[in-house]
Amino acid sequence: MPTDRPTSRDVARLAGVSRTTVSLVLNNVPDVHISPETRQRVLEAARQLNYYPDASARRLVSGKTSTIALVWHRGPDQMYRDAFLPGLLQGATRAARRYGYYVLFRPIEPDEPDDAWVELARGRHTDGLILSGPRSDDTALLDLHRDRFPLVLHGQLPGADIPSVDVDNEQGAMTAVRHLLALGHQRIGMITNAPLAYTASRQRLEGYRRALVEAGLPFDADRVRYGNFDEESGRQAMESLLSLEERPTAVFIASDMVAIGALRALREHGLRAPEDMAIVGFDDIATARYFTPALTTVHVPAFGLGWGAAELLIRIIEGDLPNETQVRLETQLVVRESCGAHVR
Amino acid sequence: MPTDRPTSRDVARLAGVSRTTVSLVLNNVPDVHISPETRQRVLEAARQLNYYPDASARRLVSGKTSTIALVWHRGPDQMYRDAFLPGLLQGATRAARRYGYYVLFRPIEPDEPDDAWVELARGRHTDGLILSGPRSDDTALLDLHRDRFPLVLHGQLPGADIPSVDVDNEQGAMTAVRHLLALGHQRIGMITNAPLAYTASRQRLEGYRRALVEAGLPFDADRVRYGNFDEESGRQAMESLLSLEERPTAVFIASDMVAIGALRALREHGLRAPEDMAIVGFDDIATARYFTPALTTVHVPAFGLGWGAAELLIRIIEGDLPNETQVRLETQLVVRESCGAHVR
DNA sequence: CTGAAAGCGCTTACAG
DNA sequence: CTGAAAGCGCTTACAG
Repeated sequence: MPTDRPTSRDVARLAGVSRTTVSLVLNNVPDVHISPETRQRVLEAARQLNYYPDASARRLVSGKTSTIALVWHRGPDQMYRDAFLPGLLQGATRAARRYGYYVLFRPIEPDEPDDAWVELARGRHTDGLILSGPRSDDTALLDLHRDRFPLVLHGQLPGADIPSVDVDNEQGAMTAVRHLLALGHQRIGMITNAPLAYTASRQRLEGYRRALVEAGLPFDADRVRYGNFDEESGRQAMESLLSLEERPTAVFIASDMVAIGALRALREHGLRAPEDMAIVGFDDIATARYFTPALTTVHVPAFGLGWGAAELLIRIIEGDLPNETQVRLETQLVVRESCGAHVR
Repeated sequence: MPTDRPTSRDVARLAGVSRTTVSLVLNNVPDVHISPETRQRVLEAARQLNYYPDASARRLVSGKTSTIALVWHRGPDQMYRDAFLPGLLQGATRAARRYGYYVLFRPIEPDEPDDAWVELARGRHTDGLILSGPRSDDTALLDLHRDRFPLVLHGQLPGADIPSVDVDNEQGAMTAVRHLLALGHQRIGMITNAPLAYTASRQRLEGYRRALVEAGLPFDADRVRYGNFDEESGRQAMESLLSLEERPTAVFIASDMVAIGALRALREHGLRAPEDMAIVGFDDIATARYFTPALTTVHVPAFGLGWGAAELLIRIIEGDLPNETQVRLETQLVVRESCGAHVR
């Protein structure tokens, strides 16, 4: 916009008052009595000049940016995580708006240093950060936390006491496996979503193990294969499972993307889900319901995670720290076709 | 962060120079000769204090926010558009970073006024805006454009000369239909992605019409059905097409989501694609390749659209207005299974 | 009830 | 080559 932008001085002049009064009226400062006529004159002048206070000046004087940032680490799991981005972002922005905050989106590309986001915090571009996909070797993160910069993780960083929002992976996996057990399966295999270096992967595996043990069944490492985020890893994992002496009758696959590949492997062997093998996935990506067969899967509430992370962060920013800063959201089993429950 | 944040004054004091010098050194202002020793002292002092210039102060004095915003209108087409969000955002942020800009994400929910985003511009929260899903009845948009606020549309607004970035819908549709023609089909139906009130929908229909006419075939409105973004509308549209006296042998479906529903209708009738009916979709959503059959479709370059929009916007912000401000990106036909090309 | 003044933390002419 | 001063556009004690 050209240079003719009105300032509070212009409004004051037009309304015949001081800039103080303009500020007081426009910000609706409470416990300040200003005559209704004056108030009206200011409002009218502002409207007439199409005046909006300058955000930069406001930020400087208030010491607040009214902005939070979502830092989005990209990596080998990009496609996997992209599936959650729209929901997560929508949840975060909705919560942010509710409290009067804006949301800055900052992806960290694989070719950037892991801590490329710290300048956002140190340079006061934002009042707080949501970090999605934290890396445990990120010392900048720990430093910032020590300096009391408001931070919330989406995901988990074992060992650090940084506030975080995540799904209860173990519970979700247990629910999935219990469902297969209830359908009468005894030989249940698993394909993980990712290598065990990923916390979520370990937790989902642990949920699988616990559900088996709880049912008095042995945990057999031979029935576990390791996925790696993508379809191809699922295809290979299922291939390997199919070559087993004692084939599982059901497989819990801790990622829908990986499950897609597993389903393909099944088709390539002339096998059908759920008739020849029951499948339960994890994530409930947007198109899971449209697969053939429609995928029974564990729903991850992306919107809720985004909302929860933003709300927790804003409470921290505003000094209203809750007792519990490790938020775990429940998942929900969505029963469709691939588990075979509808057949019975 | 607590109050102990260092300012340029602290750095100046520690280095034994003035704040001017600190600023000059840290910003690497050219054509200013400062002794290497002084320079070194300043750098060292900044490092020692862990000093980062305050963004708010910088914004105020420079009159620049170094931020662009992506305004994301939500509506009936939400799920449809969400499929593009990760790519679009990544493209926009990558381009933005390259030029030193941040990206603010601002969805407009259905319950907000259509012009809820204008305060971003008028209040100088951002140097420019990308508007995705513009509404033609948005007068605030026209006002802002008249006031020369930097604006780029993702999509099109017929009539207005506002800079915009979009896909060449007509060309994309022509490519799809030509492909079906080349496979020998003569009776080709179409299901649109959305009602004709949407520009993209009209353009894709026009591409279909032109490809037929170009091949010397009549355009028969009886073979056209109207989708409405979602799967269910595709199912119904295909139902209707199947009840036709002279069934088409191929259908161009201008949206992958709608195509999913159409494929389901086919299955429900015991028909198979591509054997009984060839299908070509549009969009190339992330999971299109994993459907059964894998969907032949017109790829929409989400990343390129985001990149192009951000780059165009930044050029406008920086006064480097290109001659052509109506950018149309090419689509690309991705041949997979549903069209039957692999069978021949 | 309203106004003059200080100040937020920088950058940038302008002197020297 | 470096420093003192003004100023970006607000808000907020502080007087009156």
